[in-house]
Amino acid sequence: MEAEPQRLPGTPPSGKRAISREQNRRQILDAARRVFAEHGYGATTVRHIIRATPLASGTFYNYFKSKEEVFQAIRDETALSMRPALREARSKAGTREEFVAATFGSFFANVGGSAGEAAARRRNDAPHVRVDTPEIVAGFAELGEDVRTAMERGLLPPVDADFLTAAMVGIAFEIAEMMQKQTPPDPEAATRFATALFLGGIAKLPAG
Amino acid sequence: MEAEPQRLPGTPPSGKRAISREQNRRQILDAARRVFAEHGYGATTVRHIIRATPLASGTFYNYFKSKEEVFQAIRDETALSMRPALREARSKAGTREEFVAATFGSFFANVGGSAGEAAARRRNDAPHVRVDTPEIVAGFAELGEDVRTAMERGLLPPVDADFLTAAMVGIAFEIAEMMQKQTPPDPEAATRFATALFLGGIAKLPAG
DNA sequence: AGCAAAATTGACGGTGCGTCACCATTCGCT
DNA sequence: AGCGAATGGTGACGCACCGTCAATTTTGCT
Repeated sequence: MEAEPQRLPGTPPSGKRAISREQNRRQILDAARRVFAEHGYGATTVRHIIRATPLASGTFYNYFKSKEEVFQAIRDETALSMRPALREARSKAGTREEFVAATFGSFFANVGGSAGEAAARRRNDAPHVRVDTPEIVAGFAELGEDVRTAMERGLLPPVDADFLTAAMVGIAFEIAEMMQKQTPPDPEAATRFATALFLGGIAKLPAG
Repeated sequence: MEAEPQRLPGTPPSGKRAISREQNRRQILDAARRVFAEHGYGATTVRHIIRATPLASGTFYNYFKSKEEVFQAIRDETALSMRPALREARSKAGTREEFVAATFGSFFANVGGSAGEAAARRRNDAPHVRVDTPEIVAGFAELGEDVRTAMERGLLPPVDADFLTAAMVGIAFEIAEMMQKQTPPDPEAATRFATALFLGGIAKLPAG
């Protein structure tokens, strides 16, 4: 004689089911983070990830299609947490220098912050591959968009936005890698260098 | 009196033996080039390479330790053939602009020239992995060295050579990638952009 | 309680890896 | 030439991982 809640067949699940699903997903994601950090992207296998979890191998594929997809998920997650701060810093920028420095600065700071990445990078297998690890790549998803906005605001000159974004990304990546080879990594110096180079260069660009 | 140890260990092989060895090595190298170009680095397996060859699987390992090692060999080979032209262009450079333009120009021209690379790039598997394919990366092997020399010659200002090289490589890579997304790719425009950016930036760098 | 949908499990066939015992060819020497 | 030794090719072997799937357990709902 209890009044049970009624549910139609297509209704989204509630309670235990959803919680369990979320927990499993989290477990896989966290394990993947650890394993990627430990062995690098190339060396880790789907098996490694699930072994770092109480789940069975088949379960992995209920949540992700491949190790690439977990990686993407981790990246997206990190990007999501990083995005607001980065965007805010850039949108608050009143000068061109602030815009550029905010971008490079937060990037190098984040790279330097994640200690495991350097080790993972070093242990990487491929010849000279550059993997955009989640922590590193996160903030770039919307850089191009912000660059265009900055151009409209007059913060940046009207040059080829694609090339400009590409150059910014390239400088950031390669200098970050170089920075990590140094002991100790000096994000401030890297930021100063990249910012000065980029600011000086922008001024000389042909209008695009 | 019979059954003496016959040959000294250090004697170099001559004739047929050496020829066969060289032929096999070439066959593997050429097959690897084709397969890498066809399927991209990530997707090709050692088996793919040897199947594109009349040799047996075990034979591969008499010549190379892994697919990475073949890749390195291809890269070295390509670098060797590319080096003279690039070095000459850079050593001939009388002005800073010539030095920078020569580097970017030959890079973008080479990238644009190898049509198969773009396809391979697109077919790449990893999340956002950038593989420095042999044809592309070749010219960069000694860029750092040339940068240092240019600084000594006074062509470039005395800033942090590692960072400067890294920035140059980063700009070149990322802009090349962007360039290849455009139709048709315009190496001259890319060169103009990269050169202007870099030249303008150098002037503003803090002495390192 | 009882049934259906959802989710988990681990075994399975398929494939690539790197090794190794076997065998053929070539080498150095008489 | 002829012979024993060394070099080098061969492909089957054992191992690991992949992605799937039928069987089983768990959950949601009446």
